[in-house]
This record gives sequence, C-alpha cells and structure tokens, in this order.
Amino acid sequence: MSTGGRKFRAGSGEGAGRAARIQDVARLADVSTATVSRVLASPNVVSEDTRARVLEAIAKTGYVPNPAARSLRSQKTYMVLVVLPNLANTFFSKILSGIEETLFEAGYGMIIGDLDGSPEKEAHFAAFTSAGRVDGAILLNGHLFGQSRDAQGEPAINIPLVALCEAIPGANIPQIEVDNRAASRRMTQYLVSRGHRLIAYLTGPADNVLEKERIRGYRDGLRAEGLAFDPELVIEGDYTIKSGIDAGRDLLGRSRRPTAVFCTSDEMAIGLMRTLHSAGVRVPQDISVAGFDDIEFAAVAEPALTTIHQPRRELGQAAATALVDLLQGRSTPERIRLKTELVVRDSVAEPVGT
Amino acid sequence: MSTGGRKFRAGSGEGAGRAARIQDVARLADVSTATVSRVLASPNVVSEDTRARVLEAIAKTGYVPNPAARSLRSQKTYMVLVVLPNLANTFFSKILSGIEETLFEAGYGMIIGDLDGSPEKEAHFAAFTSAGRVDGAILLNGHLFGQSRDAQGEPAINIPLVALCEAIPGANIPQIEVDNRAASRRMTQYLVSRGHRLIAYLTGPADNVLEKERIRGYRDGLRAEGLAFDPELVIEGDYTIKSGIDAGRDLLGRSRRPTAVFCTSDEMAIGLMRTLHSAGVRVPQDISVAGFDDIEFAAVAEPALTTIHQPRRELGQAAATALVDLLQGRSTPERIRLKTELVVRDSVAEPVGT
DNA sequence: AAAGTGAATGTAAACGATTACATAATGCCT
DNA sequence: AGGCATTATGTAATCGTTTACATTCACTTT
Repeated sequence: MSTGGRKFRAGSGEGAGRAARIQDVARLADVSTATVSRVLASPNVVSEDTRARVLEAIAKTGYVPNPAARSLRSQKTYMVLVVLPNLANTFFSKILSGIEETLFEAGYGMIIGDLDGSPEKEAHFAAFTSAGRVDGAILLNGHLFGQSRDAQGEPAINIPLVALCEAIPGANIPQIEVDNRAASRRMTQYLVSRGHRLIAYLTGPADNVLEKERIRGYRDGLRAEGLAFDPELVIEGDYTIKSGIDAGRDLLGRSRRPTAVFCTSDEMAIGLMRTLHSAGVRVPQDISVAGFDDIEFAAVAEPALTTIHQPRRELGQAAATALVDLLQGRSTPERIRLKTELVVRDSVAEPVGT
Repeated sequence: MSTGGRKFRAGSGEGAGRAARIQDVARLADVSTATVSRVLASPNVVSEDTRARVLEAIAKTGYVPNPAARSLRSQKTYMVLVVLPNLANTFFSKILSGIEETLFEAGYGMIIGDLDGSPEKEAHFAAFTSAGRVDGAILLNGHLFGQSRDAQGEPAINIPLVALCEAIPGANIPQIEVDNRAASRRMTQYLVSRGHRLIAYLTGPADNVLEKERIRGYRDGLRAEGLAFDPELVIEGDYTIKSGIDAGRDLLGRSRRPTAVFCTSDEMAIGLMRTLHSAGVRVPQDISVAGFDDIEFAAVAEPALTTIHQPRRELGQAAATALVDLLQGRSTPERIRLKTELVVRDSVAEPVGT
C-alpha cells in the first residue's frame, strides 16, 4: 500500500453503524429518553426494574453519551486546562501525573497548555478558556491570563481556577504550594551550619513570585546566621540545565569565589556541577552545590545532590482535588501548604580551611 | 476571607452578561446566523462589505463560537488524544512539546492520556475516544486500545490514529519512528570498535516491539563483528532510573563481568552508572556505559553519556503533522523514519588490557 | 425579452443530550 | 371515600451552531 489518500472514518454505508444515541437506548428499553438520561445522572430516582432494563439496553447498544450534546445542554465540559510555562521541564512531569490521576478519578479530562514563553499562546488559552472549552483550570505559571477584564470590570475568565506552585498575586483563587521561603531559609542555614560564609544564590527568573519568596528565605537565613546579603552573589537563571551551565562559567570567572552555591532548581544545580567538573573544580571538596525540587536525577547525579524535596505528585493531586471541589460546588481551603524536606546527600561538604 | 463555600461562576443577575452567541452577532450586523457562520468558515463566499460588517460585530460583541454546539453539529472536536505509557518519564516531555506545538498551530488542542501501567485507564481512554471526544489520537504506547472490536468485527475505534515511536504490529496506521534496529546496531559496533568483547545489554520491557527491533540491532552488530550473542548478558529493565540501579547491582554480583553495558534508555544508563560509582567501579575506566535517547541529562551526567540521539521534538512534530493531515483529509506516508545519531561523549573507553 | 447562470443571502432542520414541567399511578391519612 | 403526598415516567423546549436547500437579484446569452 502506497501513500494514497487515507481516511479512517467509517464509510457512510455498510454495517459499522453510527454510535448509539440515547434514542436508541430508550426505544430498546421502551422508556423515554428522559428516563435513560436519569438512569445515568441520578439512578436513585428511577425504579429498580426500569433501571435494570435501561442499563441492559445501554450495554447492548454500547451507548456512550455524546459529550458535545451533553456539554451544549448542561454547559459543562468535564475538561480541565493545565497551564504551565514549559512542558519540557522535568520538574512538571510528576506534578502533571498527580493532576491527571486525580482528575481522571473524578471523571475529568486534562488539556495541557504549554506556554513555552509565547504570549501568543497565553492569549490562545485565555480565549480557549473563555470560550467554555473547559470547566476549570490549574495555573502553574503565576499569571492570570494577562488579567484582561471585560467591559463590566469583571475578570474575563470566570470559571474556577487554582494556582499551583506559584502564587498569583492579587488573584482571589486557592493556592497550592510549598513554603518556599521557609525551605529556602532552611537550606541556607544548613549551608552555613556546614561552615559556608560565602554562599552564591542561583535563582530562577527574578520577577517570579515564587522566587521572591525563596530569595527572602535565603536572606532570612543569612540574617539569622549573622551574615550579610550580597547582591553580587545572586545570579539569575531560568531553571534550565543550560542556565546552570552558564552560571557556572560566570562563577568560575570571578576572583572572589563562593564556597557554596544554592540553586533554586535541581536542573540548574546539575548544569552547574557539570561546568565545575569540566573546569576541574571538585564538588563538594572545592565548591558545595545545593539544589531545589528533588527531581529523580538529583539522587543519581554525581555527586548525589543535596536538595529540597518537593512533594510533586502530591502537589498535583492537591491542586486537582481543590479544583474538583470547586467544580462540584464544594468549598476548598484558600491556601494549601505542603511540606518540603531537606534531603542531605553528597554535594555539600565543609569548605577547606574551616 | 475564610474557607467558606466558593463558586466562581458569574452570578445569574448583574451585568456580566452571558457570552455572545451567533444570534447576537447576526442581529448586530443585520444578517442571518448563516452568514455569520460563513464569515468564519469560508470568508470568500460572502461579499466584502457584509464580511466587514460581520467582523466588526464579532469584534464588538467579543463573540467566540461555542465549541460544544459547533462540535455537536459538525461532529468534530478539534481535540487530539495523546496516549503514553508514563508521563513521568523524561523521554516524553520533549516529544509532547513537539506534538503540542504542531497541534496548536493547526488549531487543535491536546488531551493527555497517561496510562501509567493501568489497564483500567486504557479502557477509559478507549471509551473516551470512541465517545467522540477527540478527532484523532497519537499512540505512544504500542497498543491499539486493547484492539477490542465491535459486533461487526470493525475496529472499535475508527478515528485517525498515528503510532509514534513504537510501531503497532498489525495496525494499519501511519508510524513515526526512528530506525531502532540500525541505531542499536551502530552503537553495538561502536562499542566493539572500542575494543569491547563482552557487552551487556540492558533492555526495556522485552515484549515491547521497539525493544525487539533494538535487540535485533544488537545481535546484528555482534554478528557483524564476529561475536556471539549471549542471552546471559541481556538484562530486562523498564526504562526507569531505578531499573538501571537494579541492573547495576545484578551486574556487580556477577563473576564474569562485562566490560561495557549498552542501555536502551539514558535513564537506565544513568541509574546504572550511579550503582557502579557507588560500588567504586569507575566509568569508563572499569566499565563503559552507553545509553539511548539523548535526554538533556545525558550531556551533563558524570561522566557525560555516550548515547544515541533521538530527535524527540521532531518526532512529536512529525506525528502531529501526520495526524493533522489525516484529520483534514490529506494523505500521509505510511511510515516516517527519522534519523538518529551516535553521540560520543565520555562514558565509553577502551577496556583495560586491550 | 425570455431563459439561464451565478453570486449572495436567508430559512429552518438538524446535531444529541438535559431538564422543567406535566401527568399518571400508588399509597396514606382522616 | 376523597384528597394529598409521593414516586415514576413522559413530553417537549432548549443549548448554539452548521449547512442543505430555497430564494432573490443582477447579469449574460440567445
């Protein structure tokens, strides 16, 4: 068979008849379509034997409700949009997994909106959402769809939203996150406790709410230990391995070299370690490196990375649960904070001469 | 504000009126709804000034077509399902990125179906698909939804499908993949060319079509170099870091230790290297390790991993393009093969004593 | 000038469910 | 026995599009 035209939809004639409709079921069970609908939506209101008959007819016909019709009438889509800054980022995969899992159990589908740094895409997903293609959304990007507002001053998007990981300032929506500030402080203090005095800080995008929290934690930790905050020691990255590599170069070019680097993502930490290693600088003997997230690769990096563990799957689950609660008219806490943990591995040691 | 009940849908009264419908636009532009619809679907058939008037009305009302209604009537959803075995697997992220990107440009949304090893989920997505919630699907899992068939013996799912990465035996659908066999052979021969004679092979699930191809390539390579295939040297994993770690333990326990290990995923290779390193076995001096995929972490692993590069984004794009072609009634090649490349880094060296 | 053509638009019937409202049947109470 | 809940079911309007078919009008063509 060559490259001829291809269509997979069943031909118009033939046996493979159209999918069964509610009518077909109704006819077969000798009831009205309303009853069939009720059997599915609120089984308790229809009598036991009718229900049995209908269910049998459903099984026999292989009936599955047409979602478009259902959605049109009931104004629900049973779809949730998950907006994230960068799908290719390892950090998100397990979170997505957790979201998907929970959503699935609740009968919702998940649509992924990968922003990938494009404002055009953001606009698209905003339109997508306001067009009613989803019942709700989980936002991992710290934005509120450009917060456009319609003529009345109402938020343009008025479906349930949940902010995950990154709080959205001024948005009156539930937030699921970890205590970034506390975690960051904890790591900073740990580094100090190991004898470090000159601790560089490799941050993600600085305008990031989450990063603002973390850098606060870093400064908290410094202050608590009686150390001064030095802006020169702060380097801005974008969470990627590459930005870790670049930061490493920057650091190596400096005369006053820190004895430790605290990175706000494991990927950056791993990239950084790569640069250091290639330059013959040993981790942790010459420079200690700490990460944030505890992605799978952190444990198998060489040296194994000391980092802050984020419960990624649980974060996803919590966000999805909150959203589903909202969607089903239940209440949900304003803010959910999950615990992080400092996991000590091999990338941090005492600096020489301490 | 405390944890009270929350609903975000706009209240029934008030200004924030319902979204504009096609009726509203039609009224405003003083045309019929049919004309409005035509302006959107086939602008060339409506006269220039009418079109202008309608477009203005659309802009003024902020009209966005209701997807459920559109879908109900036209029997299209503009949604594509992507089924994959494990969302948490790094290998897929960039593929998904490529798919999403291409789908997005063509005006399609992407729904992710994470199988996560659960047959229950597979059934769910099959039902989901046959319920007409998506126009097509990309299958990364090497299965065809349990190939259930309806009474007529027709395949249960009759929408356009595309198999990505993993060919689906017996399924008459386009396949997008790399030449696994050739790639595997290439790596094997490279290993031999570096002086290895005892090359262990860490495979993914053995019933996997893709793995069957790869192990063939491994045997091809061995044979071409005059070496015997030894089943004892084959270890089965599941692509994860953990299975690499386990395989490492297995290997270390052996009396007849291979000088090189070829792993069919980078994640396994990295896990394996971790175990070796922890046991004091040096890579590549004591044992060489090769991977497959060339994920981001391969380049920054320690030592940097010699591996087979798969064009992941391009694979995703190709699959999405093929599917969109199908969806729009165009033809698409039966099979698309993308090129892999052997990327030589630092994890393979000559064995001592060669 | 009658007939035929083509372009632009309108009319109204689908698409397949949900659900407010109406109706019928049953049992209970006084 | 008559009225009143209560329960089970049916009737039909509705959701917002798309699109087959009909109509109108302005030109050609013979």
